[in-house]
Amino acid sequence: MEKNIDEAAQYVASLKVCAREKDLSTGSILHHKISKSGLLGKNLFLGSALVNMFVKCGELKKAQHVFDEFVDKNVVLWNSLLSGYALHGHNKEALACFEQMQRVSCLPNTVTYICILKACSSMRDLKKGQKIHSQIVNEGFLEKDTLMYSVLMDMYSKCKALDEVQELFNKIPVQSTDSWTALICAYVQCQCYEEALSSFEQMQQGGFSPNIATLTSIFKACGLLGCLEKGIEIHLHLVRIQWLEESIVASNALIDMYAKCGALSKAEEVFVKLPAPNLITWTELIAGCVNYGYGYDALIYSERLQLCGFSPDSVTYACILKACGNTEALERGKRIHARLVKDHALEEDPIIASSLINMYANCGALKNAQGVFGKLTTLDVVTWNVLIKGYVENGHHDLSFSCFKQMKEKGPLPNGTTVVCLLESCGVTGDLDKAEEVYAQVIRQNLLENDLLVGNSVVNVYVQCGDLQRAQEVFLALPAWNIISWNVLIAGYAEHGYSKISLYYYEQMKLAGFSPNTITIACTLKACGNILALDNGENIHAQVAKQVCIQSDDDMVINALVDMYARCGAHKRALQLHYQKPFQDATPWNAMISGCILHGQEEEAFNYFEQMQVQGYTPDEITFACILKACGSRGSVFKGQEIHSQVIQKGVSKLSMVVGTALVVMYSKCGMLMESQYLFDRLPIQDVVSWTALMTGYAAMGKDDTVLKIFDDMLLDGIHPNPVTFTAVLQVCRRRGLVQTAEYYFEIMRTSYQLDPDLEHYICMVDLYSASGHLDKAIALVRKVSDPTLCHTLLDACKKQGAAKIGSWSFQQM
DNA sequence: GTAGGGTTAG
Repeated sequence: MEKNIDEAAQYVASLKVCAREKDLSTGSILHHKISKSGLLGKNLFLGSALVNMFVKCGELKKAQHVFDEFVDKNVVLWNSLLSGYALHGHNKEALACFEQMQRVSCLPNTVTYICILKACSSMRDLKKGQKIHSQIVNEGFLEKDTLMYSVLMDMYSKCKALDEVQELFNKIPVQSTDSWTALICAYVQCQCYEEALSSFEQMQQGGFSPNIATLTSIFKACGLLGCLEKGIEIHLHLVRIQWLEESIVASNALIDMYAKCGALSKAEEVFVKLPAPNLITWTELIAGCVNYGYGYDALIYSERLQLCGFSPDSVTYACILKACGNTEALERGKRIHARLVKDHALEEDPIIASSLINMYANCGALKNAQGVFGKLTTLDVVTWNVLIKGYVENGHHDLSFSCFKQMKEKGPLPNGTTVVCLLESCGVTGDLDKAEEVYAQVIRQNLLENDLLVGNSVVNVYVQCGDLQRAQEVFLALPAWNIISWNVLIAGYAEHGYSKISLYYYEQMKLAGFSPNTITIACTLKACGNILALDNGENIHAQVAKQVCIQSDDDMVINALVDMYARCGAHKRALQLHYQKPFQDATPWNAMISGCILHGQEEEAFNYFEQMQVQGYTPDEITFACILKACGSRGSVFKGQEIHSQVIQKGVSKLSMVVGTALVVMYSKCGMLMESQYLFDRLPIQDVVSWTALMTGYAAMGKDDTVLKIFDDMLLDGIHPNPVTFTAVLQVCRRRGLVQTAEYYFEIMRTSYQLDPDLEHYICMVDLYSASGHLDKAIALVRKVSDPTLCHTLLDACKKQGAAKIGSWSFQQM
């Protein structure tokens, strides 16, 4: 008997080694020997060790087989098997085991509960977890082992029941590193990163030092929050206590933190010091490069990892393919595709398939993207979304909607991402009907409920299509708002010329308890500038200083402030900001210059243009465009030519649209039609502004036939005229007495181009009618519009013709 | 002498 015990103890020791090293072959030999020795089925110590060895080697069937050999089982043997099922994610089997052992009256102990809770966690089965929790409490196991608290907290956090986690934490009689760690991990699990960091502070204040798991979670929180400073601080502490090398997991978390914060050189520093980076390490680096726009570096890493003997898995492939797409490395992408086909990876993994489609779409190779899509046997919603996004980004809006149609007919059902993509497409095309169709689907599937992005996208699409009424309706009906929802609406009103309404919603937003962010401030200041509301703008400036989440020296805020002050004519206030913190580039100077132009102070504009260059700022395209505008308004030909040669000196070999158009306008205003026409012919694209500038210029020279000819050419070119274009045309008609032609243009302006005539157009028509003897028509228009200026026009015409009665009528109208 | 958790990449 004595000998047997010795022998069994030796076997147990050897099996332990096999389990740790996952050495199945030695383990199997031992299994064989033990069977022959007759010890199997009798010695429970040996049985547990054997079951455990097979479990650790992933041989669950063999573990079950050994387990079955025992007639009398104790709790340790049950636990050995149960832990195996839980470890390998066979949660149903683990649960069955748990119930079975209780049926045969084997009482669970702490270890049993820990294992079964793990199964509940990975099944995210809150109900089952709660049931076991109360069983643990009833049987008094909570006090037996504080580990129980941590495990329960983990279960609840996996089931997203954060309240229960906090409640448990508060009940722990004596806190420890482990309990704090469980809390911090739970916060990270539930994406409450700020809470995780503040708990970490408290933990350290309480005198507990973090372990590997704490640090791993904290790094994750820092990375996802973008808290680089905090991350560096902890890293430095780790370096001091020389702790990091112990764990590849913690090192990977650290590298990922740096990569997520965009500190790629820091990530690389940690990486090169690692004794044994794994595939995850490499993948983190690749992902970091891809996400921060260093696609080529990502591809270099992807080659290096393969040279080091690693094969990419599906996550790595997703990153590499993204890098190919970002760098438009189509040929490399195709080679990877070929390899994936050879390895049958596409059927196995939907992520790889979607990444491949995405890569082709990003390279503009839609045929290839369709090819991959067409060969897939199972299409999930992600695959469809990737294809739809590809269509939208490549301008095939019709195709994206035919996908939408197919999804609605045959499934899978669209999700939030699908509709956001489609709404983006509507925003680009301005197709309100399609936007309505998508919105209807959003309502049908109740997609607004859990995803603010969807609601914000709907509001945004109506704003982009210019239907602010509808945007407001949808906004008011949203189940919840965030700061972005408000910004979309505030920006929308400001951009479409409803600045007062924009400012009204800014006030409403504050009343609703939201704090403005940088974007809000920029939009609101824009609105103030639009309506020259200096007081309002100053109030907002004062609020910026008080707002915690806004850096008052943020360039975006400063530029918006300068723009507002300059538009309102408060140049001194604008310039003060420059003396507080020097402008970062030409942008705020441009705002100063265009502010002057807006107020007819061209000399001032030239001054600032001078001043910025003296101070070492380089004018950009916008600066030149603004200053050329000033030249045009003043008719400063020489100054204009000087700027023109400065533009040429800057080495702008091809005329850019912005500067080119500004030059066309400037020369046209200065009456130099030859120059204007010459530059017009050399523009990369002739848009409505340059066409109109040319027409206005010729009209000013009295070249009426040329104006009408140019107008026809422009329409033939498919360019939509704007109100200024029609002003030029109608002025020519007035001068030439072309009543019918004018009536025709006045008509198509509304019917064909959806442009409401403004005062200028009415003045032309009234003047033309009264000068050509159509006083009845002139009166009809004056009645319809009832504007004092228009009455004046009629009065003047009557004076000239001595039509006293109508003259006095229009005088009364005034 | 046998059984046990929390952590990482898209």
